Amino acid sequence: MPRPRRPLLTRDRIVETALALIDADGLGALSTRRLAAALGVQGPSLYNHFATKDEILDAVADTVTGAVDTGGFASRDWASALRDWAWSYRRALTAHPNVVPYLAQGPGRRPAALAMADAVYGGLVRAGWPPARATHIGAALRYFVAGSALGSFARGFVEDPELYAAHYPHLRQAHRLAEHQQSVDEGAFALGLDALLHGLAAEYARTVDPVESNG
Amino acid sequence: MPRPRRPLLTRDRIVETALALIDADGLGALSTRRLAAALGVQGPSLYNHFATKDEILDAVADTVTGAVDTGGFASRDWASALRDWAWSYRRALTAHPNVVPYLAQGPGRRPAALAMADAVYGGLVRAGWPPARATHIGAALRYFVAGSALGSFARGFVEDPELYAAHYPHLRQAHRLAEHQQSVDEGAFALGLDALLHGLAAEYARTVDPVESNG
DNA sequence: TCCCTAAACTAGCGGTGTAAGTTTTCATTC
DNA sequence: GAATGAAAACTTACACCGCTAGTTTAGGGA
Repeated sequence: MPRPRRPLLTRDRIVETALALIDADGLGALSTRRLAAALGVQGPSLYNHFATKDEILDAVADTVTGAVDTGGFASRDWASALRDWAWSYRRALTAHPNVVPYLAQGPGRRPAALAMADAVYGGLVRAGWPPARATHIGAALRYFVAGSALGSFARGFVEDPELYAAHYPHLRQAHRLAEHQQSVDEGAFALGLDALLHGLAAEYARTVDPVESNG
Repeated sequence: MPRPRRPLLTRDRIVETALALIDADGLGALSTRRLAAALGVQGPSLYNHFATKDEILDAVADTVTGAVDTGGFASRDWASALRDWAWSYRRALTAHPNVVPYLAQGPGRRPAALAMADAVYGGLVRAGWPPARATHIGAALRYFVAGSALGSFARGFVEDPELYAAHYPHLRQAHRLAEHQQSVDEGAFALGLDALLHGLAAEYARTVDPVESNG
């Protein structure tokens, strides 16, 4: 097949299809040839639109991150905005769990991640947090969200209770985690986020705005 | 070479060498042939000792996790034990950052991870936390530690300031993060951990031990 | 002493990312 | 309207990957 009348591929179509394949079959199952086949094309043709496979994955990661809503920082108090953002962030990642391992490494140069960091940092500084503190808070929340989306605590527990009871006395119920994985994950996230925000509010009252907290 | 007088390989030697190669050159650079070459052996010989490459990586992950100290739960109050554990956990991971991406996925069946979870869960329940809460707390801390070890917020920022200033007004100083990556990571971790523990202490006082907190 | 297993080997399969060079079409310019 | 050059597909091929199969020999137990 020579050059077609109208291009068969566009960057958007490639990214879209790659994300669908990753969602369906996992990160490891995405090869350039399989992706090309899904697009009705031969493998190397992708390289007319992207320089490397990683560039494709970066674009996929960017669209996933792009779904995160940071609008709260423009309209709500910093704590509510942080909470909204964290949940939106988590939803964006858990919507595409297979992408998360790739996404979690080196987000500094992807536009959507930069825009997100910018919004969070700006919102916190505007609320009165010192710049260094704002950086730390944004990073800490990011750690928590990424960690929760990535390696679920419950994932990997198998159904056989005998396997655990013998060697790990306190985990006798661990096999039951497999049944409730999603609720455990959400519960742990909710608890951790609340605790984090509670602790941050205390520090805010102590160091940023002592008047309001005392009055 | 036929079967040698004394075996050239042992599981321990393989795991040790694999960890050293991963530390030196990254996860992606570890191939069975390269690992075998470092051991003075041909690639497939590894399969006399491990069934798959993933089994080797699981063993590597297990030794990394095995360095985590959960001793605090036997001797200190739950909050101090959590703090000690979290820092020890973080130190164990950051000592081998290249292993973390593998480690972060599916730790449920590795012995060291199970022992760790068992110690944490047991310690929290012993301190009076309801079992479901103990599960959530252990998971939340794990999320935070894994997230912080995995994708450093600062990693990936490049040194060119112009790149950021134009599009992300609040990140004008972002390029400086690259210089201070380690201190930013540690600061964010310390802040987040303190906030988490502060929030948990408040919940403990409210729901588990209201008498002591009121008296 | 005999035999089975262990632990190395060699050869090779199907798959990977990607580089190189080819062919044809489209859009532009003289 | 012809010439030109880039664009976008192609085919071929390379080096590497994880892993399987079958072979060879040394060592330990009956």
